[in-house]
Amino acid sequence: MERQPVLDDKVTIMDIAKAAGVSKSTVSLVLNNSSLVRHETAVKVKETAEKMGYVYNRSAANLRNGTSNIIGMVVNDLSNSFFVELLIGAERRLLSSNYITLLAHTGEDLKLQDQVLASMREQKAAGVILCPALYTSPNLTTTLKNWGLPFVTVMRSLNDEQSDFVGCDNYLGIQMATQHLIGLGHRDIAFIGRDITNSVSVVRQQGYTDCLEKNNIPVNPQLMVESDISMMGGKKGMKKLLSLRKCPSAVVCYNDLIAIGVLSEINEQGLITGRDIAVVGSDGVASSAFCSPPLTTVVLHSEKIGELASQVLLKRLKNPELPPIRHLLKPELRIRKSCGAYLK
Amino acid sequence: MERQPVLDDKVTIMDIAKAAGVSKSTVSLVLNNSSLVRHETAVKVKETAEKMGYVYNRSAANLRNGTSNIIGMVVNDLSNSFFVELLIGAERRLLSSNYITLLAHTGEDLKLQDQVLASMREQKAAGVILCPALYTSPNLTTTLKNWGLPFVTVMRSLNDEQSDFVGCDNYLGIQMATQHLIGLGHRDIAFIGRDITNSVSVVRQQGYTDCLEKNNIPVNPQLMVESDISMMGGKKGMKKLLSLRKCPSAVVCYNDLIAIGVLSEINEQGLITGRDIAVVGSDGVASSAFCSPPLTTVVLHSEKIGELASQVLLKRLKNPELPPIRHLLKPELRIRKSCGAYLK
DNA sequence: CTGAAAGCGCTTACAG
DNA sequence: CTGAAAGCGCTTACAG
Repeated sequence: MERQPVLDDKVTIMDIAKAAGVSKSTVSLVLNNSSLVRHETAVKVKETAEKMGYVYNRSAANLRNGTSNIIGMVVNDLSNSFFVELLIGAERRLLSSNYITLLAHTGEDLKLQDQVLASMREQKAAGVILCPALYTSPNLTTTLKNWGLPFVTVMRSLNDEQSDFVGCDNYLGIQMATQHLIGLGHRDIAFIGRDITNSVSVVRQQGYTDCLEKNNIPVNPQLMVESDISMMGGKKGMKKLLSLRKCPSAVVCYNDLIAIGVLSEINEQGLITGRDIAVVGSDGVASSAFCSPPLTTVVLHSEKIGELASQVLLKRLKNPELPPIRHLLKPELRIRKSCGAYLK
Repeated sequence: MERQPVLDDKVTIMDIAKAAGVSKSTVSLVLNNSSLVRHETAVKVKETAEKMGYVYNRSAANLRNGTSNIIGMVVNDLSNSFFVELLIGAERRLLSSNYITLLAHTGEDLKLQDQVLASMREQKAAGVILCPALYTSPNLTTTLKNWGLPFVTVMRSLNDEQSDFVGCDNYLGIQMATQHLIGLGHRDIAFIGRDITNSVSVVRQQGYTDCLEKNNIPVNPQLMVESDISMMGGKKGMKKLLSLRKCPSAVVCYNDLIAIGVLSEINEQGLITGRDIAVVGSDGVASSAFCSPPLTTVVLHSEKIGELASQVLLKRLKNPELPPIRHLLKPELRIRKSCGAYLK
């Protein structure tokens, strides 16, 4: 087989224009599928470009256009598969509209978040999908607006009703989880994942306490366990609960990551989840169906949220004058074995 | 609080030059931290730029330079957290060298892979980290070389010893897993995740069969179960094994994803993993430590592989003339409860 | 150490 | 429907 020579990437629209016998304006119009050019001309130009091994130079187009086909995606926690699923949904949707995804993982690091946003601005990203890090200042929305960088925040709102936002009804979700446990006869129900600095945690915890109160169940502060938002956090939280004089009979977890840690600790102690202790998670990550036992959880539709976030941003790019677009998706309780419902 | 006006992003090096009383060449040199400029001049220029709200325009620099600070990252399967961890490691390393990560998830789709690689080429990516999709043609390396696009393949080699590659010793890893089970007294050992079209699966399966033979244990084709590389695949594979007249006493899984499905099925059937059936996974994803019971697995050091891949690519960018850089990381067996070792 | 000049490869009014 | 021209904001030899 003959070895193809290394191409120099040096074919430009000028070369195509010359070869096809048209002007470079025409070539440019063809490449952008303009309707101004006669069909036959367009075909000829495209064939010539193909034949000459032409590669569109986006750097040049970006400079000229003052923008790009790049969308920045800033994610706070990729070790949580909820956000990975969200990312997958968002990226797929962007690609199908010919945008590509510049990814940055902040790991909840605010300085890193500032840095990557600044970098995306330099890069002339057309817009940004932002899953904000913990402690992100509400001023960030002002900054991004001053930059003229369109954005949509996801999951965590930055207290700015004037910005585009896609999230889910965290309050309702945890209420559904708690109510379900109460319906199964539980009264000593714990909550693991308390974190007063995390707005989502605050809301979810509120859903939990309000639900208890609505059912005339006293709220026991000992049963609201602070923890890291991680599997290890859940494990430690459960360990703490198991060491109480009176261990609760059921646990509502801030999210599935924590729930997985909780299941692990229950198993390690030789107890049976669902029989000895009921556990409910939140988020509905793919692996929740494959826990041992399968995890009852509040499904938030991660991929759909990602897709929707992309869609909102694309809509915003098309029409900057649109009023704020805000979506709050309804969660869904998926009942599996970890809550013990199937033992009744 | 006064509302800052929307900046026009219109400050250029010309404006800074004028304001600072130097030429724009000097400004450019300062922005690129050239040592050609006197320190005081550099300071003055930087202060002026800061004061004027200057934003470096990478599109312009990219066009002029013919390259960019963008690295493409093409990943075959983000639903496998092994690759997510790898991505996290790679992205972090790139960012620390002032490169940013263009992400594309192929989901093992070859056409999508071609498309995103072409897009990264248009984008003038400086290089690409490629976790190839299944069935990727070995010719892809030739294509990328002809494009002049530096790349490193990760995990799956494309049979091209002349390309940079970072992976791990799959053969050794599965051998360690199998040998461990044999050491625990097992002789009926199954392998789930057989896939003759997946080069990694072929190698891992070879490690398994060779290890059996070395120990004079006959290889039983019935115990080599084909399956999707997913939790569901593992679950179905285990279901099949449990329905055999003589169920094996131990299972080596192609990876942790499959192992998690296997644990789930064992649990669902009312059996106890580690006591009734020993299970070993491969990859060492973070969640393997939080399975019920914790999963014995071959740790491949996902984040380290990602970091190393970035490092190799950066080295290649600095010195294109270097001979091929190839790393094969040594795996490590992490013994937990799922193999039953702690019951003895 | 600094300045004037050319050019990277596009797109877009504008004139025809 | 097509062509000539200007310009996006940088970087880099080159001359001084």
